[in-house]
Amino acid sequence: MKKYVDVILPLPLPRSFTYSLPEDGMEDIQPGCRVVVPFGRKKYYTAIVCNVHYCPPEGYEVKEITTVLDTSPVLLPFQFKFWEWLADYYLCTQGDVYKAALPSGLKLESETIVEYNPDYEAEGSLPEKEQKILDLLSQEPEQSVTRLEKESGIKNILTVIKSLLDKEALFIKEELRRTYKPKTEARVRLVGVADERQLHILFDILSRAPKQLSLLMMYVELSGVLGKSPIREVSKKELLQRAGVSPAVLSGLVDKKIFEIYFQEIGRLNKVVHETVALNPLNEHQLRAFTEINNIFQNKNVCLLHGVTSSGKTEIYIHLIDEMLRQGKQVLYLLPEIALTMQITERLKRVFGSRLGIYHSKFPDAERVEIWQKQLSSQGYDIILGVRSSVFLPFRNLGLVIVDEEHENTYKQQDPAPRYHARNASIVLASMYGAKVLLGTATPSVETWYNATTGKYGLVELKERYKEIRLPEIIPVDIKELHRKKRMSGQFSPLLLQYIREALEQKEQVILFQNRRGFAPMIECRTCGWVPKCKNCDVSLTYHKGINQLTCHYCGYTYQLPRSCPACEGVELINRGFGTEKIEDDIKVVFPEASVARMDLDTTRTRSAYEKIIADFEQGKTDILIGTQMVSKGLDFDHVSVVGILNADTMLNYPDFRSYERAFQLMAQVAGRAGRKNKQGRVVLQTKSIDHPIIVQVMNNDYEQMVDGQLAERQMFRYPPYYRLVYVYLKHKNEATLEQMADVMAGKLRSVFGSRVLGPDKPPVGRIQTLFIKKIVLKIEYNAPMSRARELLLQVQREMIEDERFKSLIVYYDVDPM
DNA sequence: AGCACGCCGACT
DNA sequence: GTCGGCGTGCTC
Repeated sequence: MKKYVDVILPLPLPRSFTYSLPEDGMEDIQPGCRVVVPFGRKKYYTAIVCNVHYCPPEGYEVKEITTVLDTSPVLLPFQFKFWEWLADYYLCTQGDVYKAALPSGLKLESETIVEYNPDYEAEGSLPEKEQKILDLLSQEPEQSVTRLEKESGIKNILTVIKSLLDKEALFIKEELRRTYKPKTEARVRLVGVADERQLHILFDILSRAPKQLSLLMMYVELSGVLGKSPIREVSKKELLQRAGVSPAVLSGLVDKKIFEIYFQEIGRLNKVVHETVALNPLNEHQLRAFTEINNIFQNKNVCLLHGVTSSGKTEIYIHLIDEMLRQGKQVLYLLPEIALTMQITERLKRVFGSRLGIYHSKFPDAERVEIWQKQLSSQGYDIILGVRSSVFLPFRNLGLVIVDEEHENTYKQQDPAPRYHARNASIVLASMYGAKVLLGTATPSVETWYNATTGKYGLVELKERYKEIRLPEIIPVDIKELHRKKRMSGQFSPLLLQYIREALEQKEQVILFQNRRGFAPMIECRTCGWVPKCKNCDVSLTYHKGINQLTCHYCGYTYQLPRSCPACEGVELINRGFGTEKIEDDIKVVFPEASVARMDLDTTRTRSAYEKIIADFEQGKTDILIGTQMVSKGLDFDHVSVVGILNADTMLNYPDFRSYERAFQLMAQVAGRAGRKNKQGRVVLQTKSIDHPIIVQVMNNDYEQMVDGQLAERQMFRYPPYYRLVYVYLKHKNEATLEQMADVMAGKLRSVFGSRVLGPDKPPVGRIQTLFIKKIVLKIEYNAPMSRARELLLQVQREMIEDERFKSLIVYYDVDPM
């Protein structure tokens, strides 16, 4: 009987698509296998089989699968369930999940290749554009359309190519770009058999070629051909290096047919066996927490470990992991993107050696592909240390998930769908495996705290700092008053400068924290106040001194810095705002002898740049580190005696129901970086609102008072954890139409959800990439059935699309927004 | 998401 | 009269 498969495509389409299978020998195809399918007129995509059946679909002609890429699934059944849950809960398509889940090396896509026809002879002269394409092709007869477009600079290249195609000047074909290539190594072996006699003959032949002879000797030594054990393969690189001869010597031997060179696939994953050390014993507090966690796991699946900064949570994690491994189960250790540093990696590697795998978005994609494949096999890593996206990796036998720095908002994916929260998703994932989840942090999110104190999760507290390091002294400084008295030097209060000076004199280090939000450096015309804005988005442009350009943080468009103001032709364009860059410049003026480094998005583009900044600071090469939130994330430095929070108000004034919570978390975390073994650290907290309750709570390090206050407010104003939020975003390129559509949609939603609907409102950024945006907020009681709400939402969306007036409306959702 | 088709205004 | 802009609909 003819077999059919339903597949998920890597596109935001709500349904699966059905293809037929070729008759011959594809018996073992099963859900989770990748296949290449034609989709649309020319494109080919890598799709995932989600269903195999015998029902011929009706109403259209079924296309056949082009290639089956896998004989065994790359997705395990649990992962399928997980994908379904994600798409369902976060209101996106399975295609969206697919795109986010698989490393791109496993998702080949077709590309149109243009090929020059060598037999073509032009009749007369061609149009300029067509000639240009042919010129480019004559240099290299096969090129991709994208490349031609880039090199020719022609905008509508498809029409030009079509015209040339009609003239039969060229051919086109669709080619699958293979992005993942296994890494290979050049190796050397002897041609033919190699017994002792044969080798002696060779030695004689080479007696007059000393270099070749020594190379051969080295080969004999390295490979052990004359020994009893099996021959060791010899890499070309190693052989040449050890013999100390040039590659020409080897090619001489290859020419003489004595050696041959072959290529062997080798993995990219580090296979070096690390010497592992024993676990550090836990101190009494840690041991108590460890025991409590294990007790809680007897009857609860999730547990919160609330431990103050430097209380040694990692050591507890390590003991829990060790116990899991003894039971033969796997562990997923999640960290927020920016905290995944050498510090934690090295620590875990020392204990677990090659049983630990690391999954990071800044790692090369090929490496991620290999980790994926390794996890599919029966010899997967026992521990995966990874960021948000590692919840998508295959696990055969997951027993424990650790979510470190649980409160971090980088666990929530913001922009492309699926807008999932890795902490919450991993709790669902763990429940599918019957695994346990440990959430760890010094400053739990309000939601998690609520769940832990109402009995949904277990709660373990660890209030003692490791090695008895004292909590830092937090000194608030009223910069409003100081500004009035003109006692501020730029962003720095006299007290902060004094402390920095003292620290530098004693060869101690300083961290200065400036939250970037709301403080992006801008350019402003001194005469008329004109501020450059992005032509596509509703935001002012950010000035980057390094490249002397203006950039839009939303669409990435860059602009040349104008010489004069386009509005009034004034030439005095001044720098406004106090980004980290500005602070770096200012502090260098005050302390010219200090070495200063800056850590923010711009200076940490690459993994190595990021690691270098941290390593330099760790080794004391840097005296003052200036940074955004990044400096607060799980880094432990030993010589920081002063931390400066330059302006607490930007965090407090942010218009968001979570801003107080977040401000507290940030300040508490940054403050936690201060302190050394024998000396209490000092934190200078500069603020204009010295009496603000959050400032007081940070000073007293009073998490519980903060969280109680926040919970009361959340309940009163109907926010999480008492209510579930869903943001409905509407996009359209015409502002008036959008407004009308948003009103209609909000009306429809109100007729279903009543007063649970707020808006429509204009979000802070009202236009991105030429599309206008409106936001409708939905607040649903936490206990209400989410599936019902979801159905109603989608129903309203369907009604909207059916309306003639609202054809090109784009709707998307953010469930549990951050 | 692509990509093609089809409709309209701005040019030869 | 055609070229090329983008709005609309479809993809198994």
